[in-house]
Amino acid sequence: MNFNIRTHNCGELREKNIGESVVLNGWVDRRRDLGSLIFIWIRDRYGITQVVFSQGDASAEPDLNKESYEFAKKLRNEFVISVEGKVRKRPDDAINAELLTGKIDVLANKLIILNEAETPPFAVKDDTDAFEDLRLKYRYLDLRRPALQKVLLLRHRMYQLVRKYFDENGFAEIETPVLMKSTPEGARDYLVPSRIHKGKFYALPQSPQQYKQLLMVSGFDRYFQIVKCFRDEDLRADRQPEFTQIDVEMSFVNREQVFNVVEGLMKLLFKQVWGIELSLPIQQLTYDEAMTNYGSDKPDLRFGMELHNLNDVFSNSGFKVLSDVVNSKGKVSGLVAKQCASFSRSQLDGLTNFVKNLGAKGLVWFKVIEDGVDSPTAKFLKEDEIKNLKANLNAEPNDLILVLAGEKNSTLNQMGSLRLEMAKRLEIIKPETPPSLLWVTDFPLFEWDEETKRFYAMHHPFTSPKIEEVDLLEKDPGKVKAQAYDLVLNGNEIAGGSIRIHNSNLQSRMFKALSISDEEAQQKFGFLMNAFKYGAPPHGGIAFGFDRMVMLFAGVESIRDTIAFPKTASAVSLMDECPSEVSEEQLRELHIKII
RNA sequence: GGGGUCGUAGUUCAGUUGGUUAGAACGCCUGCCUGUCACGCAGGAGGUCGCGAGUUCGAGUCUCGUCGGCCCCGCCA
Repeated sequence: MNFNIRTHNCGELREKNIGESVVLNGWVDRRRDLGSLIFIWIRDRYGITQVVFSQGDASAEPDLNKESYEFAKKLRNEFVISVEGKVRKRPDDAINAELLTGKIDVLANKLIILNEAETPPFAVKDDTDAFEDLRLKYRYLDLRRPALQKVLLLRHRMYQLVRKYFDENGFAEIETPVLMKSTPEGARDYLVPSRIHKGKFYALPQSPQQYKQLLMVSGFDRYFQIVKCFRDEDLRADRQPEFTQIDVEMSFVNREQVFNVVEGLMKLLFKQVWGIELSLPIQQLTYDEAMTNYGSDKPDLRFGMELHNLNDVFSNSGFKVLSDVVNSKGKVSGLVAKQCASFSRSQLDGLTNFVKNLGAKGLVWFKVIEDGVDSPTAKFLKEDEIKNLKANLNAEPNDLILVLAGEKNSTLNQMGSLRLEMAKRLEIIKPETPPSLLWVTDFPLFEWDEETKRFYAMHHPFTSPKIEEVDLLEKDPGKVKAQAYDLVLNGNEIAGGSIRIHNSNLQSRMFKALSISDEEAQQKFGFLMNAFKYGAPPHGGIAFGFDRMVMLFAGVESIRDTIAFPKTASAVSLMDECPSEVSEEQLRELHIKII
């Protein structure tokens, strides 16, 4: 097809172009047919320009103009067109301040319809009212919406900034295999059956963890990769089965060197994306501090409302529910919601339901008044208990005190969720609230699993314990802290890493603590352990969840909005309908039988 | 695996106590309209009430099952 190649894009014409002959290519965003005057908005990635078709306008070439006007009557939304015309100043009373191109329009001389379009199943515009499932089915149309284009283009920009940053700081980008060995520790693997080797499988990487450590053994010193990773686990608003990680590893470093590199990157992104001067160093909390004070290993520090330990207050309480918890080594924890004594019964019931859904037995609340508290629980409490409660929490009249009690870890977690829920209900976090970054450090090395009665690595089995606590590996593994750290932005974990074990003796002790036998270790991680025998440098690193970072920097609600073609919560692509069944022949070739 | 919630026109929704021909807005189609920009005006088309059973004289509405979307818990080294 012959058509005129664009001279400009749809977002760049301004008053300085008035009088020029131009060609625009793009999609019909909207048409307004006034009879002998037709207005068309033409849209591309760069913006929108108004084109005018007039039945008779002396300022255009009259014949061409008339012909294109007749043709323009056929135009409908999402037609792809090429328009040739003259840039004109709009009348003073017809300027559109909403459009960057709103002071001009283009009087058409020539119109070519490059392609017609069926009426789209939903309006292709930012405030479309279509549900996400419909938009996902027609994702290519959804992606025409400027809001989504903006996020994907921001993603592109962040991609480039990250790559440039690591390159300039001496990091080498090295690709690692996508088909690798399955290591059933941790998340479930996506498996790929081997045709050549009957009954054998590759796994898609959950992360290039072991490969990047091998690269350290090889002497690459500073490695990074922007890499797809795969985890066959259930999804969430911020979790997709395939996601992109910025993977980083460094040799001859301690934790502080890793922090420095990360902080430099964050400073750059804050500046480039948000225009915010991030002051360094980034604040740090230990895991224990984060859990005790915020009930979360990724606390949102954009607001206070810290948790308080109330075990001492209620150790001897007349309210047996609380004293029993204290005496059975449980936890009583409380927080103060300022000026919330006005909460209605139904609001409090709503909060009670909220914590019950998290597994709490109930919610104890106190409305603080001048001489005591107002609460159904108050009658069980002694006077000095109430006094201690208020003093301990610095509660003032008109405040609302919320208290949970139970097993230590679950109570803290529930309090953490309650704290976030209160912030949401009170709308404490506003668009202009400054972002909050922090490091959470000193994670426990192990997590006890009650079901299988054994310890699991909280991070992964190559994480180094804190050197001063190595002796506890055999004596009291639950107490050992790891040289592991997470980077938290606005209550979201955006990166996690550790200093690794580089000594095969220590690695063996680690496997022993994890109840992994020598044979099992050899079978699963033998190649890594063998490599460590040949001179492994001390090393450590970190990996960022890139999609989640883009989500936060773009200020969108879901990780799906940062990915061009995402999956639904049930790990399905509504557009191409995968996963799908395959032919008998394919299965036979792979030696697979469906049962 | 568990919990919550939603599913009615192309889209977003309303639909009373189970009762006549299932409505609205936007979109779509036709006509009119020379400065619109959420254009306006007039007319029109458009429905497997997610799917399947059941109760009933009668089901969009009640019951059971099932499928799908979203959110959460478990899970995510």
